[in-house]
Amino acid sequence: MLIRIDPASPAPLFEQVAASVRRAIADGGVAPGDRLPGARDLAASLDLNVHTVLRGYQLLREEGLIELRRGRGAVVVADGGRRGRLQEVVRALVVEARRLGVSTDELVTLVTKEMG
Amino acid sequence: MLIRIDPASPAPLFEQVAASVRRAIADGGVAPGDRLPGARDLAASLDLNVHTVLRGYQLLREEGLIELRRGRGAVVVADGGRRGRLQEVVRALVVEARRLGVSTDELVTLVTKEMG
DNA sequence: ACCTATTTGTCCGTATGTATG
DNA sequence: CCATACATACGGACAAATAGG
Repeated sequence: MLIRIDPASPAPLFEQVAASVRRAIADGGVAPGDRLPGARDLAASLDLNVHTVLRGYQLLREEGLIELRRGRGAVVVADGGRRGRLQEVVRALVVEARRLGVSTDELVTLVTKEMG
Repeated sequence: MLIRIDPASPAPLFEQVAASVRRAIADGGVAPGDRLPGARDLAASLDLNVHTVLRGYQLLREEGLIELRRGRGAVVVADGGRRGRLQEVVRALVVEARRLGVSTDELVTLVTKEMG
């Protein structure tokens, strides 16, 4: 579970924490069911405040990537066939865009901006 | 713009703040374009910490109900039309993409292909 | 059933950064 | 240039849920 932070980066620290975990999950470095390091432990090892780590974790929870429970910590969510779900959402998006007469370029811009 | 808080309620204070504003918007007490009270002012009048109010405001921003900008404060979003709906779908898409570790490029490709 | 340690959740306080007007 | 107001990060305290003995 490799998590690294660049204090010089313009990206907020809590966002870097979340991004780091996201990547670890995507890479398979951590599997569904695995437990992430406790917020205090991770904060100590990264030399961050507990709140900063916790905020990153809570971001991931809102995205549905992890579960957070008191006394138990952060656990990576079991991820079923979500690839199909992504296609569904893409289709829904295109339907909505067409209805509004939004061009492909405009739509791509919207999506890109939201991805950050 | 009537916002009240019950310190005895089990609901978190920041959630009560958000709920209060939500209701005000729904009731028409505040119209799109209206500015909400500054976080510090509201915190003072409710006898809360600035962070608590700000957290409530940020919740509302994530829901797309208000805009928060430095130096300007919190403004109720002009919504109504479908444009907001499109934005919602874009957000949902991005959340799903992140969950899967799909890159911006990959996502753009998917969307572009679906647009034809 | 009880107690204790662990771990996140909320809230407060303070300081500094940064976009807006 | 300056005042305003949100954004991030640090710190500390206590509450509440969970797990284990």
